[in-house]
Amino acid sequence: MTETRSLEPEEWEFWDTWMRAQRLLTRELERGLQHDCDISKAEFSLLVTLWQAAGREMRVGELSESLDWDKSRVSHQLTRMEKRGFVKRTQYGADGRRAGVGLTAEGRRAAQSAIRVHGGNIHRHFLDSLTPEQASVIRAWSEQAVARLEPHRSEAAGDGAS
Amino acid sequence: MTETRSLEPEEWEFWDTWMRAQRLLTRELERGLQHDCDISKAEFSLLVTLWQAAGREMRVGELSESLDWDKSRVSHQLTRMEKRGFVKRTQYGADGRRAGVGLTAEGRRAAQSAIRVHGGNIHRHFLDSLTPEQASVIRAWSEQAVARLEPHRSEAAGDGAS
DNA sequence: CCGGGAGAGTTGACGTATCAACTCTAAGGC
DNA sequence: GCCTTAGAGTTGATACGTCAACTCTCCCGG
Repeated sequence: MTETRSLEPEEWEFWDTWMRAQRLLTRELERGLQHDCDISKAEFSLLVTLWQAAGREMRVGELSESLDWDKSRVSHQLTRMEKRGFVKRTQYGADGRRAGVGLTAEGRRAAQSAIRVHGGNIHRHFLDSLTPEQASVIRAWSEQAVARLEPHRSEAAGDGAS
Repeated sequence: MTETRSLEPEEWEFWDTWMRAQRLLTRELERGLQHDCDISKAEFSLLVTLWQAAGREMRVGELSESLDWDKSRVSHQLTRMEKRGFVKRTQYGADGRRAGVGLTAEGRRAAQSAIRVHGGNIHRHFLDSLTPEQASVIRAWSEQAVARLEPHRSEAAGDGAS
């Protein structure tokens, strides 16, 4: 560093356009989720991750790892979603503290419907907008960026969402 | 819609990887900004936008338009940044309410240094990681996505940041 | 047995983002 | 002149995200 010449105007504009595209796409999808399913992106991520666990209870630490979220973030989100009736925390040991986390019946319903709707939205707003060449280039860049920025996680399971 | 077949596993993984890459990159850059300049991404965006106005005062509505932020978001952010001493609101008319917004001396200092540092980080973490082909494909997709999702704004000035 | 540290989870404080409700001013209609 | 409306900004409520501090339990060395 320290040779940090600032960006050329053209580079800056590239960066700005790219960020703007991401933001617009993300916003559109989040609005769809909110409008069609009445859940937020954060709720969606958690619902999907638990859904993929197929009924098995997960630990907070597992959720945190799988979503790449701070544990505290998971805990706060669980608290909010417990209030909404989507998830429940259960005790592990006799008087132990460690909690397992699972979907309620309502959580399962919401997850199923949201996955269907949101999947369709991703198709419409993102996948369908890509030429095959764009898709393969963007896929390659994404994989390379993840590998560079996330040294751990050799292959591990996909996260829940976003 | 309603023929919303859900995503194929491969599509889902593509989507997931792409979102993850964005999140990691964004996080990295935001950490850099926080660590090196002690300002957040939101603060950076506002500082840059006002910086580009080159001393001229801006209205809340202009900031909102230029950043593509909700007016209320701008107002809240200004309140926080006024507390930090980066910006000041000034009165327009005699007893009128309409406020103009400008940088303080400290705000100008922060903006200048942040632009330099953040520009370098964008280079290192993003621009330098792209092959020319990737750059041109991603640029094309971004422009097309913005045009599709942001019908208004024919050409208008770039926003401040992110 | 006991004291101390490591892991797992929670909590609180604060900054950030969105939505709806509110205030104030200026403009028009009557 | 008064009332209504529209535009501009602010405020409050609530959800989201991060960091640091805290609690509990387990476990290990002594």
